[in-house]
Amino acid sequence: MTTDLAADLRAAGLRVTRGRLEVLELLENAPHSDAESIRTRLRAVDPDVSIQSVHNVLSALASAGLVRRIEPAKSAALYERRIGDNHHHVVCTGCGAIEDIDCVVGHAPCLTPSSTSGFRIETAEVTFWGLCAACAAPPPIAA
Amino acid sequence: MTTDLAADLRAAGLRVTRGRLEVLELLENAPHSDAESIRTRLRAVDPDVSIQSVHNVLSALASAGLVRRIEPAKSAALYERRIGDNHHHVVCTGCGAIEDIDCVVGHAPCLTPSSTSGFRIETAEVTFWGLCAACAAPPPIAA
DNA sequence: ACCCTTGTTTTGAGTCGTTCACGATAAGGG
DNA sequence: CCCTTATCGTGAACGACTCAAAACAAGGGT
Repeated sequence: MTTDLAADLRAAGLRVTRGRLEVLELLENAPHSDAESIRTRLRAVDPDVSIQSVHNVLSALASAGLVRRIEPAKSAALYERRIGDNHHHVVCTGCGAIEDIDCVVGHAPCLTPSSTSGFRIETAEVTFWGLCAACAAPPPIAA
Repeated sequence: MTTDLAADLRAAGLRVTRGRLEVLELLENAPHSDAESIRTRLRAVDPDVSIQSVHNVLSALASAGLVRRIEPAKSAALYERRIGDNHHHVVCTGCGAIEDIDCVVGHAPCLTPSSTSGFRIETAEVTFWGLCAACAAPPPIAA
């Protein structure tokens, strides 16, 4: 995979800065993070990062195509690296946990709607909703 | 169709109030409306509706299942009547216009993800993104 | 190696959409 | 018709994000 984050940044026409490298690296390890939790983690290495800087970095990365922004209902915007594959997401209605779903790539019958209402459709975004393993399990109130 | 809105409300265990009837009726005619535009329209018949009341009504209706709330990325929450059919939406990336998409009902091959990551999936929500007819057409800068 | 231009970060305030709290009001069963 | 209780209105608060301008640093030119 692209391990040279600095090169990725340059290729996208962005300057290589500490914050951007940190955010990119962090997103490699913790996908589906929102701005606030990214800042919290960044604090470990850079105690003075402001939330606005995080937003700056994220929106720069997002519009450069280095990062994908997803906005599930009822939660803040989440970011993840790599937008190459058209994968989708499952969101837990209980705890908000989110996981990737490798959906049918290439042929997607129901993703080609019958009537497009005159729209020129570019992308289809699928979000699955359900309960994650932890939330589905009956709570062990025993103790 | 269910034209008796009052009956719908009672069946859902909700009191029948003017505001609720108005909102329901309005959503019949103007689906995919957000709270603010609902209020604007409501002003015509009830000049004193507050935005909070609209939110009240909408969340009551939504949790009673009389109305569906959707939250496309980059826009405020939208509401529409009837959640019975599992239809989906196209959103115009240009102007934000939104239309219903009658997607495959019953069998939805790609809506049954291969690996569910341990989630017990309940629903699948599909959002198509593209350009509406108006936005796709080259702007007539002529004049 | 240094400077200078220009893109980035910071600081701080401001916005939008929504939610919370609570007194005022009205729905509708008795 | 009254009384209980759900609902509405008012006002404040909130989270997430955007805007503006001054301080700063990346990295090409010399």
